[in-house]
Amino acid sequence: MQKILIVDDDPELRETVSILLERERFVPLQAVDGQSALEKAFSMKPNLMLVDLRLPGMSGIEVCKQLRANRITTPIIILSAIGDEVDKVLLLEIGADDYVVKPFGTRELLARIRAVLRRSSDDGARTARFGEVEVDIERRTVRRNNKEVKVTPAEYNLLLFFLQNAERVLTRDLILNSVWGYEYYPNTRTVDAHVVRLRQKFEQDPAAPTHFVTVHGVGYRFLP
Amino acid sequence: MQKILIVDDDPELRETVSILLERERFVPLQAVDGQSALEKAFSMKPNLMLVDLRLPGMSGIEVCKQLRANRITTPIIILSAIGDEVDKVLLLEIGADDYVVKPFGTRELLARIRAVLRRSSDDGARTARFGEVEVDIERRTVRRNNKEVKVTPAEYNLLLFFLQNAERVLTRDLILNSVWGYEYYPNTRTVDAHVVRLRQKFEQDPAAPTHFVTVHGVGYRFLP
DNA sequence: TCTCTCTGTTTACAAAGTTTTTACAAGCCA
DNA sequence: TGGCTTGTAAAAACTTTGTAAACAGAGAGA
Repeated sequence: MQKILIVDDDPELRETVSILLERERFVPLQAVDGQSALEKAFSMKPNLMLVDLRLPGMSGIEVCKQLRANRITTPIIILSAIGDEVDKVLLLEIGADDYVVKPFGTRELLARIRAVLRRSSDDGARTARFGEVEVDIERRTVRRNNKEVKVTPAEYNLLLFFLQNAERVLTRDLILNSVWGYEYYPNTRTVDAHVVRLRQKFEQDPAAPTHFVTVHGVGYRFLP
Repeated sequence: MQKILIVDDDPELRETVSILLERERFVPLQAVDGQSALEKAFSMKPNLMLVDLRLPGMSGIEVCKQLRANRITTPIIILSAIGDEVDKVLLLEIGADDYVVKPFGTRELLARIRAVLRRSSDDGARTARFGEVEVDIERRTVRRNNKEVKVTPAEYNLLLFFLQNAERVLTRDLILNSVWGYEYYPNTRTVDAHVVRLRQKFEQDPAAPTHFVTVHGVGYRFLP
């Protein structure tokens, strides 16, 4: 059962689209503005989001950026009004998957929703594996030997970053930068502490790691 | 159609190089400073960048770092003025692919551009080779007969410096200067000790070296 | 509001790893 | 041969990393 979050300040549009989606056996969720959209994206984990470009307060673009910055990969379709200058390249850059110009037809919207869902579901990139560990990227869950392991947000983000950059040697600075967003943050052992915890949770022998490997004097490297 | 982004504060240089590139069927793009260089690197996705070392505001080195931190792997050739102290190892570390000293000849610039493009189109993995040894600069790993060999930071830096200065006779002072950054450091056997270790790791017969060769009374020379 | 709980960060010290120096043997060259 | 340079193992000095535990902060629930 696929959840679709509609983010738009116009109640009439939300209602219309909701009814349409319900008829097609989707579960419609609604958010009025960017802030609540982000919250619902986190808490309800929709399978897809329809986001208005012009929102009161935070713009649709800002919403996308925030989501992607938090490594939420839910597919997004941007809804733009007919007069809006839409920069396709920009939209793709910020992580939107498609866009529809209002007013749109029922048929068109559904076609695009299905296309995006199809693309994102058979992507294969939904789950990642290494050793006896399986990461469900969509659901933000991790299993080891088919038993779910609890990971904290920071651990999960770090794990994902390692997965996305397998084999490469990653300096602490780069990791801090990419996972925490810290510009410049010298003399901290934060990364080390989290690596220790990933090892404790996912290494056969945490004292002799084979996946989260230290590169002395440089940083860490993840090997699947 | 290959796009090349020229980043330099000198309009005349930009124009000259642009015309040159156009004549060679490249598409020249221009940026005046680091900030706009980053923006254009993102939005226009050039195939190669020529970046001035001395830029107003953000330096060329900073530009490289920023790009690499954002996982932009566009090859970069650094343009340095004749008086600039250029630390080749540093340049490679921060992800530059080559450098040219101004004023440069047309022929030289084009040769280097083509060389870098060829290398980067190969497989994206910038690797150097000698004998049975392969150095993957991006991943910062060294393999010998396809088996990974662990190298310490000092060893790796020294190795990179040798690779960058193949054939040349290098005095200990020059090596200490370039690899360690020591200004003046008399009476030390540090370099020798590290050369010994490079030989032990990468020479067929460490006692009769063919790659890391002693030049008695002067220093060392690396032969691929 | 207060307290509890859960996370994340920092600290501190031990352990592991790296670099430099040392010391002496061996090599080179006039 | 003699005097210097180089090779090299091993000791010493130093740096980086592992890790438990203290600390801090946010959010949930009373």
